[in-house]
Order: sequence, then C-alpha cells, then structure tokens
Amino acid sequence: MKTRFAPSPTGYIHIGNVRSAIYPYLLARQQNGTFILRIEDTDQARYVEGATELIEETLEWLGMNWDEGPIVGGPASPYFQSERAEIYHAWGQKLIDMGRAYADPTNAETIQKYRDECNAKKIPYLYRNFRPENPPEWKPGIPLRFKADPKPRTWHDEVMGDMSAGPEVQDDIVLIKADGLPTYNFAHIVDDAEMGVDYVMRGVEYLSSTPNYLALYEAFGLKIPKLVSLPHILAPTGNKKLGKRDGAKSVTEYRKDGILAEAMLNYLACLGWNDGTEQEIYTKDELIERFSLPRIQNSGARYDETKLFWMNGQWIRKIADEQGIEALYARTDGFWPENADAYDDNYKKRVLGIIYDRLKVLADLRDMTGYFFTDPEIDLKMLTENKFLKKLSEEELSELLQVSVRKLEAINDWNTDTLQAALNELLEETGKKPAELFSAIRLALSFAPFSPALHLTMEVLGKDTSLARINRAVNALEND
RNA sequence: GGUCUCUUAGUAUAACGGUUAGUACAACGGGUUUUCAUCCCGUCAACGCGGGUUCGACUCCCGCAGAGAUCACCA
Repeated sequence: MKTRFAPSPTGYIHIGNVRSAIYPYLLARQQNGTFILRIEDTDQARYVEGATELIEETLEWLGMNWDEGPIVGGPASPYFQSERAEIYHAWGQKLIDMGRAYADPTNAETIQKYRDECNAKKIPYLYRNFRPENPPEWKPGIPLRFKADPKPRTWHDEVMGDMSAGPEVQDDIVLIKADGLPTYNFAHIVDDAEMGVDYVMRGVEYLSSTPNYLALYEAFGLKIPKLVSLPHILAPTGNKKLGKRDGAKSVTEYRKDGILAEAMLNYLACLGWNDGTEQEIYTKDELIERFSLPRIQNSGARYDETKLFWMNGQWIRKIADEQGIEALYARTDGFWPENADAYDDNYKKRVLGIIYDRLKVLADLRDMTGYFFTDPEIDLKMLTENKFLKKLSEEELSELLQVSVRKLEAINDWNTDTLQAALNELLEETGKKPAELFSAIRLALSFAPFSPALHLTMEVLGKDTSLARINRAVNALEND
C-alpha cells in the first residue's frame, strides 16, 4: 500500500500545505505501507531555488520520514518530475499510438479567440470543439493534447462520497507543454501509476478535474487509485483558503517561535479530522493508530493560531511532566536570552523547571527569564505603583524589605522548604498580607511583570544574589 | 455564467431518528498564600432558511439561500 505527498517547490511551505502531507503519512504508517515524497517541479517559471530543501526539512522536523523520494531514492527513481521527461514522453507516445492524443499547433492567440467567442455566445468553452482537423506529427516544441472521450462518469471519493459528472466538464487537456515538460494533469497520473500509488490525497480543488483524470486512467487501462479530497484550511478571516497572501506563516517560522513539532502535527492533524472521541492531545503514534479516512471533515476548517498556541503549551507541559525537564530542556536551544550564555546547563535547567508551566512557545523564554541571568534594571515605579503596594510609603516599603533581608540572611540551608518557612514567619512578624509582602520582594528581585512563585525564584537565584537584589532595591528607595 | 462541493456557538468539532444538543479553544466570572501562567470550578454561546417523510428530525428527501472550488501550455 502506497501513499504520497507531491508538493511543488514554489516557495516556502505553509501550514495549509503541510496538512496534505500529514494524512497520507499517517495512513501509510498505519497500514505498514510506503510513504512517497515526489517533487512536482514541472513549472519552471514558478520554481523557487531552495524550496525542495525546505520541504524536506519541514517533513523531517515533523518526524514524517518518507520511504521513497529525494535523498533516499527508491525503485521508481527519479522523484523529481523535471527529471522524468522521457517517461512522460513514452506514455504520451502510447496515447498517440492509440489515437487518443494529438499534437496541437494552435497558438495562444487563436485559443484565446475561441475562448472569447464562447464567452460572447455564453456557451461553455471546450477546446475539443475546436480540435485541429489535420494535426501535425508530434515533436518537441508542440503541445500534446489528450483526445477526450466525454461521457457521464461516476466515482467514489473517500471523503466526499459518491460523485458524478457529465461530459460537459471533460475536455482535451494539455498533456505535455511546448517546453517538453508535462502538465500536472498528466504527470501525476503517469507517476502514480509508475510508482504504484494506491491513495491519491489532495485538496478539493482537484475535484472538478477528476472526470478528466478518470478519462486518462481509462485510456491507459489503469486501476483507479482511491481518491481522497481534502477540504481546505481557511484563513483566520474571510472565507478564503489559507495562502501565503493571507500571511500564512511558514512552518519554519513557527519552529523559530518555539512551536514544538508534536504540537504542530497534533493541531494540523485535528484540523478537519477527529476520531469521534473527546481527546484533543494526540502523540504521533496515537494519530497513526486512530486515523481514518471517513472521519475526515468534508467542509473547510478555519485556521486558529490561538488554539495552536494553547496546544503547544499543553505539549510543553506534557513533555516536561512525562519525560522530565531534561527532555524539554533539550528542545530549548536557541530560545534563551543572550545573557544566558554565561550560565551552565544545570542552572538553565533549574530556571526552566520553575518557568515551563507558563510558556506558550519556547521563545517566551527570552522575555520571561532575563532576570535570572542579569540584574534587572531598577524601576521604582513598579514597586511604588503596584496595586498592592501603592498604599505604602517608600519608607515603609524600604523598611519591609530590610526586615525581609534580615530574616532571609539568617537562613543557613537555602532551599525551597526553609525559604517557604521564612516567608511564612515574615508574614506573621510583619502582619502584612501575602499580596503586599510577596509582591514587594518579588519585584525587588525581578522588576518583572510576572515571575514564578517567590520561594522557587529565590531558591534558583541563590542566597547571595537574592539578598543583593533586595538590598539594591532598598538603596534605590532610600536615595529616591 | 456553466459545473461541482460544503453548511452545528466567534473558532475546531461530537451526535449517525428520541439527549436539558456533548467537548475543547476564545471571551467573561470565581478559586488555588503576590504577579503572570498552570490547574480547578462556573457563565455566555450553535443545529442557515422553507417544505416534506415520520408518532418523533441536527440526523432522511426536495427546494432556496449563503459560502467555497473549478472552467490555464499553474499545480
């Protein structure tokens, strides 16, 4: 059993594109089949340098390894359509020999004229009504057209159900272009046959062309693969399919923001598919096990970045809780603030251990952990205008912090338990509410809008740094 | 315009003739010794419209409307 992902290297690969790789991948793995990557680079004008590498990187990052295709090779090599011209020519010749294809010498202007005539008469434009009477012999430089056999056709789509179409949508499509390379319409049929592909999964936009493909399968006497139309992913606003123009981000960008591959795969797989249960978080293995074609949604699904971010937070916590902070730490390379470079892994791991449950994306580390690595800039307003502290005078604030310093100085064994105990004693001795005492110390330490629980923060910061920071704040208050 | 497809809360979805129409994200409110977050609790919120079929319709049928796709020597 074989499935394939057949992208065109026309630029970066965005989330709308990736999903059409996920489903065939899942299906192939579930049925111990083969997942093929084929590069459809027959449009030289739209070809973008480096796009193939980007596709490969993206699939690798998501953990979707392919069994046949670029890099790994395979029995139907090559897997770049631009390198398969001879194969398409041979198949084209077969059609010519059967009398089912002809060279078309008509120039573009004339074709446009035909089209305009039809539009003027308000009748559907079909090229087969203008077939040249004495087509020349086919040779390079002249497009090759299919000789359609229009008739009612019915077929089954694994997602959309039973389909039918009349002759009015079947035409003499171009098989091989003047540049000698095949059109998508022709190339994918030939390749799927040569490569033994059993499931053709692609976006619904190909649904309208399916009758033409059916005619081609029939002409060649090919077994029709299972046809699977995948609904579109819609842009966050409007009703358009998600595309680069709507600012669809590339998968690479999300990776740089610190979206985990697991979360990306999970979110995309569940956008337009569910297994009927209320489960939301799926590992790759669970997706492989549960995936089924009939449960693919048949209407478009709107892309919702907020939910992706939520899911990423879930995955950050899942990895930390199930595999340990070590496993999560291994993913954080490149996401720390610059000034963290001077610190060792162990320290950063401890920081991660107390901060991870407030991360949505790994890049949040940059904004949220700065004060663990450098003394924060003193901003007295954060203290004096804090909603719990603004009723205290600067003198009272200073006094409160000095009392705290004396209490904390007395701690010999600096750990979360002794710190918690000291803080509780301070509450009693000062008679302050937690909101006042803790806010004052927290801000003196971090001058950050938020930070982990106080005793955890101080434990990681260490006794010397913690006390020095509070004293610093006291001095600033005294000299204000 | 022709042809085709789709239609449950703001979003993603569950239901497969009988439910107070379930869940999650978002929003809003509350709780967990400070903040932000996590976690927990709660609130708001949906079957596009109109006909049938049926004892009974979100579920089946037919119209309509709305949305989308396609009509290339692009994929």
